[in-house]
Amino acid sequence: MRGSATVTTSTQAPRRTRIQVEKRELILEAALEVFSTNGFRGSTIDQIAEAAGMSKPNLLYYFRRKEDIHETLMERLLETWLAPLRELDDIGDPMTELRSYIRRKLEMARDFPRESRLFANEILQGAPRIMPLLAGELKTLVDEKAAVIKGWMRAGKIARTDPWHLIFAIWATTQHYADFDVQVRAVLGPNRGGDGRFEDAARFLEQLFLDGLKPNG
Amino acid sequence: MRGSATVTTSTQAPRRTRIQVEKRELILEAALEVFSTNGFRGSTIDQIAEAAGMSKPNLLYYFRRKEDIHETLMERLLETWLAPLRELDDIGDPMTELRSYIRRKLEMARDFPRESRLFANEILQGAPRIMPLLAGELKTLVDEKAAVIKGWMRAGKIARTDPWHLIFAIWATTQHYADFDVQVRAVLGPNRGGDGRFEDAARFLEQLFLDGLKPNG
DNA sequence: CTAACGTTTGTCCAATCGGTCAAAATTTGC
DNA sequence: GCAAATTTTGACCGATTGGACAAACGTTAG
Repeated sequence: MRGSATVTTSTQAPRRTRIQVEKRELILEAALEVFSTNGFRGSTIDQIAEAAGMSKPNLLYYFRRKEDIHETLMERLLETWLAPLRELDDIGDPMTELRSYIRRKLEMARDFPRESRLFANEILQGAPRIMPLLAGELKTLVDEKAAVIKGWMRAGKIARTDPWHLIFAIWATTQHYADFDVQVRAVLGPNRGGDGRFEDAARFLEQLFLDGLKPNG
Repeated sequence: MRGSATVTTSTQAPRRTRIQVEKRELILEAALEVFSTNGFRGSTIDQIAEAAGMSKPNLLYYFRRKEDIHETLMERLLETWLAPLRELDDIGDPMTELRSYIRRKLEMARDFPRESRLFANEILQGAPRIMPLLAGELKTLVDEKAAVIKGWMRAGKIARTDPWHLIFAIWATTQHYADFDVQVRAVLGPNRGGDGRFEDAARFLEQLFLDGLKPNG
């Protein structure tokens, strides 16, 4: 599982020239921008091609179908997206572990909002392309971490609650600052909606989760 | 403000026949279904027409442009969507008020998931059609309720935090169960992902928010 | 230099899109 | 029952879409 990180799902990784590697990267970057703001069906190959600075037929030389771009994007995304949860570890203080998980997820919402929105778009539409991954790899990972959290509860290190819904709550509150960024900024206004909003959010979330999880609060 | 509920934004409400009222309702219901799962650009008039059981030209007799359907839908949506927050009142126990707000929002996620997803879709794409409403009416409402919550904090009724981010957290956690429903069910699996998942979520959220907000926890 | 290979482009296509229009069918007011 | 108004339909249109394709262009190894 750990050694086969960069392997595509079904086929062997084809040999690629220098130009292919560079151009494919360029396309994926452009596609991330376009897909994350318009959704899959709302995005056109022309838009992506223009954002990547090349013609449509040229783009189609590197990715034969529009769906291939999206698929490649989603594969990469999931890997980095779940990394923080993977790092949630049994060693170390539970409270500290949870706090740093929340912080890391919030940092990802701040630094990779497009990735978050791309993912949100996919889920919103019923996850037609990644459903197997959700019910498979993702569920396995979450169940595993839920067991870790349950251990902490049994040991009296944190309050007893539902670990699955706790993970959902962390996902929801942190990703909210990427997915609903427009709304957040509009509601906070020009003053409080500036760059400091993520620090405010971090402070708030820490208080919400940790005080709420204190054993025998 | 209160008496002019069914008035469209700019024009006078046109006189409508019985058939027009019925068919428009039918179309809006079908459009909610289609838009909420495919997004605006991802949905076609044909899809909506078929879901409404009529031909495309017939649908266009009732709504002249695709955008008109979406606009009408969004206007209605916002009204009902913000109702729970409007009801958040200064009279009554703060903890009880917040708890019932959370419960009500979660019930809306359960009973009106399509409305939630339609809204999420719009925000995700940068809220091109409702931006003025966010920065205007919505911001005003949230600021108003944030002031109420701040009063509770000053009175020592709840812990001191950022009221705006508190409201965001409530939105995020509750709407998560509508917008990310596929993921929630996939992760919870067949057993825990059944109908009981909303009761589990309600229990968890109550514990998370109320314990986290207890004065001098 | 040149042949083989990799890259780029212009042109084209069928399908689908949002929307129009006139004519046919139906409902309504009297 | 009948004329006027409303509703429904089929045929059609221009624009856009994802994608194919062959020819032109560039690069590189021998």
